[in-house]
Amino acid sequence: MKDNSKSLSKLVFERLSLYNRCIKNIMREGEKEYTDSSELSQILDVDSSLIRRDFSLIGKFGKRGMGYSLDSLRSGIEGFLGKDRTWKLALVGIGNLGKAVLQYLLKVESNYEVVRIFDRDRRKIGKKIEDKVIEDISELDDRSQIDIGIITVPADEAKKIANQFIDSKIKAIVNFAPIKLSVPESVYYREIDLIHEIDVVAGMIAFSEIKQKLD
Amino acid sequence: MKDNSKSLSKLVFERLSLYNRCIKNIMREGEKEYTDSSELSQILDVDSSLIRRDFSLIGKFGKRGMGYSLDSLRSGIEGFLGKDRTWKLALVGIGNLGKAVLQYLLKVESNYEVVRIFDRDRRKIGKKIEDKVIEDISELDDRSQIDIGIITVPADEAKKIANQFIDSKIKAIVNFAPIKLSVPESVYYREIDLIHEIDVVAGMIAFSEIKQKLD
DNA sequence: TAGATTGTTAATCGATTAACAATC
DNA sequence: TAGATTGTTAATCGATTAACAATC
Repeated sequence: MKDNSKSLSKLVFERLSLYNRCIKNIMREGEKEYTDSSELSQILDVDSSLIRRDFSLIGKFGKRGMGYSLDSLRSGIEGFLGKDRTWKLALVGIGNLGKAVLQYLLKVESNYEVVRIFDRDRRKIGKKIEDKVIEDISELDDRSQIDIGIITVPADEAKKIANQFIDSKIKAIVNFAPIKLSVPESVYYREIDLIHEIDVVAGMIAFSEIKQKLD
Repeated sequence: MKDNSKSLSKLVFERLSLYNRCIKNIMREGEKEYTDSSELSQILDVDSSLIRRDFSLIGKFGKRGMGYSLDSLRSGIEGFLGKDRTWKLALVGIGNLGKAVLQYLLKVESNYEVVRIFDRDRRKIGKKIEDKVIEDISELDDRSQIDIGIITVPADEAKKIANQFIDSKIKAIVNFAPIKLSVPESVYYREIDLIHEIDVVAGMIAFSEIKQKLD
């Protein structure tokens, strides 16, 4: 790391994760050893200046005149994204969405370990999904040192789960329920609302169609 | 609408959708007829100036000294989000994630109509999910006038589906596969990558922990 | 009228882009 | 060396916040 006083915005982290995915794709295909900011710019549709600036925030990976070694770039970014350590996850709500998230997490070799999964449905408790036993939500306590809690329950149950997570001294909560949860400053919070995403798309189309009509 | 020359950013649409959800929550609970920008600010953790500015971009819904009528606010926003019309959706990929999205779309009374669902798995084709028959992907053509296509297939199949959607003159694509798809200018594109979201959270925790250690 | 909150403009903040010297 | 691309600084752009006159 270059300078710890610098504070990186959420936007930078989002792009770093994007770059990383892209770099891994190039490496997978490829014969190439190097890439450069304009190649990445073209693939990702991000300005090449911004890419260079983002990289320079986390280190000096480039060789002037040559570009960036894919390998060192990848390891530099992964270090920053915490991919050099294993994160312990807990997943609450084993419906279709919960199962989908679980499968995604297990599919690629990742640095996430889903240590515990929970549901409140009696019929599910004790059964196995992807080789993991579903526990009763009430078993959720702070003994398993979970880093990140993922909420995939219906909106009306989400708040209670979040509070249980907070009590267990979790570091972050990723909430897929369509409700804003309030968490203390010390807990990272991210909300992903599937329908909300579709609403935004629909809104933008509607607006552009109205504008077109008026032109 | 106030002024069609104004162009609203994606950020504004995201907040409008947020406000709408919040307003509906207040209406559901409540005895209240009115809200105001500082109440919404507190609930949503968005600056009250920004809320007033966002509202003023799409109309004049407030009464000075009183706040905003929940009812007129809701209908104003919903008009802007295209909630006064029905959007035709198609969903491709009926795995866990596809089923989850389908359930979410059908759960609340919404302005989305899932007109067709597809998969390429022979064992699924012809079966019903939520009362809808799963069709073979090859049946996807431009005859059903789909507005928004939702992709919930694995990454390596996503590109082909996107192209089929584009050929069918779709207006927008919402892609849940962890791969960037390129679409023509005329098609709205939104990508939601579940793991990417978790990566960002992990990255931000990792960074803050390193910073703390160095302090 | 007095009190409150909007609607809007100006000031600030932060993120992106352009430019270019440094250097591989 | 000449050519290319980085790393970084300055300029621009856009989004948020502060301030306050307008007005219910």
